[in-house]
Amino acid sequence: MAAKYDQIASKIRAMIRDGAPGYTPGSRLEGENKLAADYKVSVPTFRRAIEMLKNEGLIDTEHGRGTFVRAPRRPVERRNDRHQWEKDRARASEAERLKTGATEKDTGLTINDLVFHAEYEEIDAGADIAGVFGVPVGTRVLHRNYQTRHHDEDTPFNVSDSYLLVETVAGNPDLLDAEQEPWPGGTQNQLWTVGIEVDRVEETFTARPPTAEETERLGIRPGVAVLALRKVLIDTSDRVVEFSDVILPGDRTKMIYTTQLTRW
Amino acid sequence: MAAKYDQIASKIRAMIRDGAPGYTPGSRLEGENKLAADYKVSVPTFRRAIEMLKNEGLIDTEHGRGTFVRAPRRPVERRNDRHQWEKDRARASEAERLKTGATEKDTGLTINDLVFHAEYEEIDAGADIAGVFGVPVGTRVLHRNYQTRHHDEDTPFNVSDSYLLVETVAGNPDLLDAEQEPWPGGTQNQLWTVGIEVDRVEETFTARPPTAEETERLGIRPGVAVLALRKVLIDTSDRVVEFSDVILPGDRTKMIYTTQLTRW
DNA sequence: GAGTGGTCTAGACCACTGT
DNA sequence: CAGTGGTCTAGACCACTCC
Repeated sequence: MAAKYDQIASKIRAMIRDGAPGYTPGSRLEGENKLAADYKVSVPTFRRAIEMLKNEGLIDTEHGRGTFVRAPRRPVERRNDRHQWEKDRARASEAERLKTGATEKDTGLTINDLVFHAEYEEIDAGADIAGVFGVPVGTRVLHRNYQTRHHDEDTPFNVSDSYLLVETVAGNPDLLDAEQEPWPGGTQNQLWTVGIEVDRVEETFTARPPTAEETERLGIRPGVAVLALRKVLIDTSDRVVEFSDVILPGDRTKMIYTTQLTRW
Repeated sequence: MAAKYDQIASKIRAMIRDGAPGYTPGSRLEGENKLAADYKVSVPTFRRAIEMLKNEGLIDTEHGRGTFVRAPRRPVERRNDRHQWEKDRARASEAERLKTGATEKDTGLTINDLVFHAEYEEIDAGADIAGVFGVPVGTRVLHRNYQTRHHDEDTPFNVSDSYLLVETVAGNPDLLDAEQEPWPGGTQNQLWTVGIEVDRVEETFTARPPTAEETERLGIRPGVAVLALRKVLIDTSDRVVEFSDVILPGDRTKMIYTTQLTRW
């Protein structure tokens, strides 16, 4: 015999899935007092069912306003063939590079749908950062923070922190200036302006519960997982030239990775 | 002012992180009545703090026994260079293939540490399966279910469902027989025995909360995310020859994907 | 002010585990 | 059996939103 809260959660889940009247995306549920009475359970028990559905990302509660069926969020695909695509464009003319950016390609949206934000800062490398680059702790590093969101949504679907050795990019002062963002052609073009060719991209990631800070920044519920990804760019002489940490909302990100094998 | 349950959760979280006495992996916490009194809160409030920590995978409760600090689980790496490695071995001698299997390579464990289970079944393709292969619904398909676990853990760290067209493998009757498992050399060797060369591997995945069935099979808490991965093998004439769905426990899986770029 | 969800309490009863 | 966690209740009080 399943618990009452579990049964209620299942019923509501089914109604949302089937798009029952009053359970379509964006619609507001009746108050918890009313619904708890309808289901003949106490309010705390009913709330427990609601709690489950919140953690599944199906509904959202707003204090003082109500409980709402969540609109399925626009999924974002992330494909690893983007890296080759970006490399192919890195040496193209600026006009060519301006035509479409990597984000537009990923999401299928135009530049007008997107709101872009970048912050630059020079810091001393801590143990983690220094370890990735293989340099001494304290080496000067350029830290860049990026946020991208849709024009009509209030939370970013992409938050990333990128790190470069200041020494690497010193040859081109523009690379130290956040005002140049969004930079057409992306990081691989930036690296090309200082004579660096990227040989391969190494991405490592895990799924984990979001930290409190991440729930805020990405507008997700605690309990919905995030994909924490670290992307490392390695140049043709096997040096780490850039890496970035990206937090992706797990429930709206679809990763697509193709591994090409050599022929027999 | 943070909520009481949140403060308590933070305190316990910190004690586990610092390995405070009584908060080391595997140790049992005092009863909830005792601890609720210690923290000067009601039992339900204290339970709410426990609930948070369960969802973070830090502790586990067992009805009638107690609340336990969870041992960090053995992480499992999954690298995409495994595919090339497997391809290189696909045409090797059986003796060579027997030396190590793919799972042993991934986990760094020997065959003696692993318990392996396979079930075969011939089915008619439904819409999902037929869609991936690009064949009519109802085409005969070989469905293979695999489970792998460590000898000293009671839940598998890998559950996968693999699908092959019966027509594809009919040339080698051994491929229809579950008794031949574990098959040294894996799927790519099996395909080689019927004249198929794999050209590339396409993997798509998302992070999502586990279904009820998955929590049971993988021994994870509801609330801890899983990585749901679909791996598609495509042969040198661009046909889908096999695909498999794998559910990986998000909190113990580390994905490592390298994308090699062509040189300028 | 009326209505909403968020926090917290005190206690009942049940189901499971160990001895 | 005693002790544990799991479910459920009835109700108080608060914080927030909207009118």
